[in-house]
Amino acid sequence: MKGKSLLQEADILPVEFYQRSNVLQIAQQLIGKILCTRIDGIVTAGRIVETEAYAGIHDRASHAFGGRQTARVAPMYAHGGISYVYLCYGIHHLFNVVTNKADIPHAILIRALEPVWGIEAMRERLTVSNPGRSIAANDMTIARGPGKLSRALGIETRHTAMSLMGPEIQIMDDGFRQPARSVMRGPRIGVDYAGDDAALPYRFFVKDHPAVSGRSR
DNA sequence: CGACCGATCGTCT
DNA sequence: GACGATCGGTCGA
Repeated sequence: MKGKSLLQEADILPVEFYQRSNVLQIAQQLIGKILCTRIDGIVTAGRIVETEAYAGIHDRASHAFGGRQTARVAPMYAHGGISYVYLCYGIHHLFNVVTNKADIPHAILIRALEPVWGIEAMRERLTVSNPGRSIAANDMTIARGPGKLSRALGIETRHTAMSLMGPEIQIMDDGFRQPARSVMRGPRIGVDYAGDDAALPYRFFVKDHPAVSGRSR
């Protein structure tokens, strides 16, 4: 029960962590933290190795660009410290962390995790969604990519606008510190539609990590 | 390896 | 009626 005790001893990030104004700083600081879910009674967790910041109403890549207010994006306008989950391509659920104060719609997409706890359950969920495909017990790619991450942790759209300190979703600090020189920065993935903002270096990732999606250098 | 393609559906125009 | 903050498969070099 080594892993479990590690999770129990980790500290849940306080709401103040999320309510700060610098979304890029928070995206960088989320690298190395642990995202944990307890969904359908199953505990799964992974260390965050890749994030992307979405910087509010002036960011063309953000769902809140131009101050857009719809039912789907409403959680982005709430106070920091909750989730924003939406369905992408009709297939994938993408999990975001909402930051800043109310009415400032900053968010951070969690793009990849290194599996830490509940790996059997993650493998089972991926197998159910992708029958006939075998997954090795030590596969480091079961939460590589924002769609796979949500699948592995059981996150769906019903988990949008949910507290990140709550019983079902938590982000924790277990004391691990990712060395600063191993945290890389570059343009976000899949936002070509965003014009000039597509080139902004708002993506953070652990250099050469096998659980990082896309380019890892 | 890289390029391309189909799946699949809620959301917004 | 069009379009994705994706993924896994295929095809060709």
